[in-house]
Amino acid sequence: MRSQTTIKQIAQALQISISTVSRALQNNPRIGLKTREKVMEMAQKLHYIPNPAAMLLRKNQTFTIGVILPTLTEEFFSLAITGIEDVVMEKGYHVLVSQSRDNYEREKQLVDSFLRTRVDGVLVSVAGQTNHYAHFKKLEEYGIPTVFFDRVPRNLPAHKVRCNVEQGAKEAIQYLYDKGIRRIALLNGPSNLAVSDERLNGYLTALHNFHLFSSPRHIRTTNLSREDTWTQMAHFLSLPEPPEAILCFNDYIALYAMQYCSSRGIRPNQDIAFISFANLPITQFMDNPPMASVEQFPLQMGKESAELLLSCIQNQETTSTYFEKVIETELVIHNFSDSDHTL
Amino acid sequence: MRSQTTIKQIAQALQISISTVSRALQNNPRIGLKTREKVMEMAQKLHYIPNPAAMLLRKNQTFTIGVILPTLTEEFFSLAITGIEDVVMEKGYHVLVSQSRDNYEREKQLVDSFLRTRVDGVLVSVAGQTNHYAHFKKLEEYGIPTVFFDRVPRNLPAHKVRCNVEQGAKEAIQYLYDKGIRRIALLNGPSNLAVSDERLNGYLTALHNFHLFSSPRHIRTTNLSREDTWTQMAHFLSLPEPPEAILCFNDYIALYAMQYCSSRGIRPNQDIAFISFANLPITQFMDNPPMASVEQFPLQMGKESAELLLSCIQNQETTSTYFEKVIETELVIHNFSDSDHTL
DNA sequence: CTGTTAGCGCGTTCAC
DNA sequence: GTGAACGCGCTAACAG
Repeated sequence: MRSQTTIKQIAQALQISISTVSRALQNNPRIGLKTREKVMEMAQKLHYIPNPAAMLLRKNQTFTIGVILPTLTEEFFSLAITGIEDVVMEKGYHVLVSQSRDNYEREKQLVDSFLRTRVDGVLVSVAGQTNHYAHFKKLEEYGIPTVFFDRVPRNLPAHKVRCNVEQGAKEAIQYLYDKGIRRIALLNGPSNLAVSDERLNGYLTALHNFHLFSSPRHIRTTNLSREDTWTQMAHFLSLPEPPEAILCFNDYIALYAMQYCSSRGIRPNQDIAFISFANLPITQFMDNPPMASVEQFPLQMGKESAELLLSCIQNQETTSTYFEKVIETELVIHNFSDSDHTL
Repeated sequence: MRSQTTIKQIAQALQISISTVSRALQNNPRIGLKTREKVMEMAQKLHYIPNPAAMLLRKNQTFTIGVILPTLTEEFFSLAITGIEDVVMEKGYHVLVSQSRDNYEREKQLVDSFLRTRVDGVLVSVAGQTNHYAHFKKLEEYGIPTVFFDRVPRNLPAHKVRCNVEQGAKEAIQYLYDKGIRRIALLNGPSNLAVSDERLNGYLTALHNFHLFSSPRHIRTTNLSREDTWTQMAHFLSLPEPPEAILCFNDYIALYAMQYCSSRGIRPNQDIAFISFANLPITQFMDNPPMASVEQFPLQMGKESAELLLSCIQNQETTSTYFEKVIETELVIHNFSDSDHTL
């Protein structure tokens, strides 16, 4: 059974021509009902499965979409994949997932590999290290529709689905302000990511609006590794006026930071308040998660970007204008009674 | 630039024949050095990318391997994917990842979809609901090499890469025994999974060896959902002699169970000890993770299964005999001083 | 060393 | 209604 059944074989078995079989299989009205039924039956019997290669060769469609994201281990991205799968599989597409691991070189290779595979479209959440977007330009040159989601490139005209993290940052500051906290630091992500900018903007705007203390020494960026996050935390804690609260790039960074505090005898969320982005489900298992987190709705983001991509694939012509979708965030409070905060 | 460059175009540009170009591109020694160089140059200039469809049509190889696993959100599986990617991409293969979400119907559909896509091989960790393996038989019929990993089917002769969880269970009981704990319950996974059997065997054997109290009421299975896990926990806690320790199917189940305890005013790891399987990195962020967990080395498992699969793909003939690889586990203690346990 | 040709599986004219 | 023939991009005999 190693060799696959082809329309040729079923044509021979039925003593009819190949093209008749082909047409019958496509429900072409020009084929007689009984012929069609006989063909269908035989196809069933012989376990016929159309060869996608032949199809691709003629139609230039792989029904495969490629996804590049930093890491699957982060729940945000694995949830996004789930959203993408949901939308895309319903339309008969497959998903080719690859991790850039926040590495520029790897990301570039993945783009090349998708070019080779002739995927019908690409979804990207760019790597933390990536500074320029020439490799993505290639996709456009070859006419492969591309949609960026969450980690969207700065200054690059392209289809984008992103979160309103700026608003999220503002709400986070508001929340802290309402709790009477005034000295708030920002532990941000790599500055080449637009999502970092937005956090910074929201943070600065909110600080300004509330006439809060603002100092460059209260703003640091981490390369997202645990080591670097600890280094930045060491800086914060060494300040003459250490922050009362820290707004962190995402839940993982917050967790690293809180770990550091614990190791230094500082009680997270009691001595220093932590707020972060992502609101990962896994934090629900923690006795002491970040005090609050900005929900970014990964499932919805996955779905929306997949839908956008599919529509781009459908009408390739209309690609002259770029579409940008912004999803609103929501600050989720992690069930802290005010008494927990002793400051 | 929408239309792809073909060898035909570069042949025309150079005024040579198509096959010469083809051979030059393959570094066929029969082609003269200068011709080859000219071809390479032109290919570069025209941004030539070989069309995989044509290749597939001739060679019947997609250089794609399909992966079916329950969920990417569980760190164990996303780490396994990383291991798989590492091995497979180095050999020029792509990875088609799909989630069964522990659903039998979905798993079946995914197999069909892989059949259609003509992947070169399949890696599977079977869904929690799956009871029979007819759909996997299909893969074999079509000559698609298949390797099961972690959640391997019971009683099905096939290539398997799995963990020695039986040994892991024994070590877990040993650890509890050494701490003076005697009444140990097992909160197991679905009984149709072989990995559940193994846990049960290890548990029973160890209990017997230590002459420990054993009762059917101290053995329950969960369908892996939070709700059902809570139900089973309610049962345990309602017993006249509730367990002093619970061995859980994996970290997530342990976390659910511990959550339930907390909600009932029972202190996890103090009033009841929890030990689980997987030892997910994420638990390192918890102040009170399971007391110990059986490390299953997902990265290594991913790598080993990918390697096995690739070797099956290489020599299709030798498929007469099935290969089974067992990876040893390791009980990781989560840094608890004995004084923490007040029982 | 290089060119010619057939064919991989399928859809699609164009004839009949 | 149906069949013959061509071509998608490429490799691999088979000729020179």
